[in-house]
Amino acid sequence: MPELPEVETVRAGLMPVMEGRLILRAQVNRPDLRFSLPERMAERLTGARVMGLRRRSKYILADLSSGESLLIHLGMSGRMLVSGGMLGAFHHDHPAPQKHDHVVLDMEGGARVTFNDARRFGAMDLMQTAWAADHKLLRGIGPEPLGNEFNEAYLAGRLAGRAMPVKAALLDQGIVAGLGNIYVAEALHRAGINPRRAAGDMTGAEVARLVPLIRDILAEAIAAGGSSLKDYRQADGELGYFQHSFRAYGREGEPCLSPACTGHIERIVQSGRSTFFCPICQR
DNA sequence: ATGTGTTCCTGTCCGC
DNA sequence: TGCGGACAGGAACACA
Repeated sequence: MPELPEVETVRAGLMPVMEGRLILRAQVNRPDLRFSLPERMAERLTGARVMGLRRRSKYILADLSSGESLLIHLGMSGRMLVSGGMLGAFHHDHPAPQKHDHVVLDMEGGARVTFNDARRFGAMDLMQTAWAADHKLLRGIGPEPLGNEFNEAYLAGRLAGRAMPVKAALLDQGIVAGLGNIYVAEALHRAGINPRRAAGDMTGAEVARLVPLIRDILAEAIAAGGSSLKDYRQADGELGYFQHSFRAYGREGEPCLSPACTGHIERIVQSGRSTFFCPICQR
């Protein structure tokens, strides 16, 4: 699934076709996503103007003129596809509907935004904008990793005393928002930290290394338009290219790319998910 | 409280 | 070419 950089890339791709525009028509083809879509969602969206598009962690929030906000989560396989309207200098037609097109928004200006999600782990909800931060899915989420609140002192405090592997701690959205399996692997690799280490055993120096590396990797990935794996594409259908910068994720058996390291990337399973790391330079 | 395992669902890939 | 199993970017939930 899309992690923070991919979600940010999607948000940026939706901005020019959604922000400031009316939703002329909303259509729900399939309401049973991760949970059932809210009552009368299509009617509540139709005729509303998108006043702003925000991102919080891996969620996109569209603030509407109706006083409500549309929450969008892409799960593992969700995509927001943009067609029609003026994209760049060219007019694009709408492609034929696809099998997993669950929600379709026709925007003022001629663009169509289609939420497509084969696995249906994604979600949408509507809430009063004023209470968005208190939404069940948002209220327990930790600080944004690119914001000032996420710093060495904060992270050290949250990891202290925790027996769980540092990999699991960084995946915990309550500790830090937006990291997923890819970017945790990349951050720990660059920091030279073994993902199996207990979170509470991190030294001050290690936490101090980790924080700026997490920021760097996310910023680089956003600049690259995210990573394109099986399902994920940018809103305009273009591919992000950060996957070419992976040093650990998905590289089982391949040489470690750390300077002067002679190791090879290994794959293990931690709490049911793949972990990629170099046993030589990640201690 | 904390940590781990299971589950939701569909698609793809790999080995036989 | 078909078939079965493993695996996939998330995260809520049930349980020890």
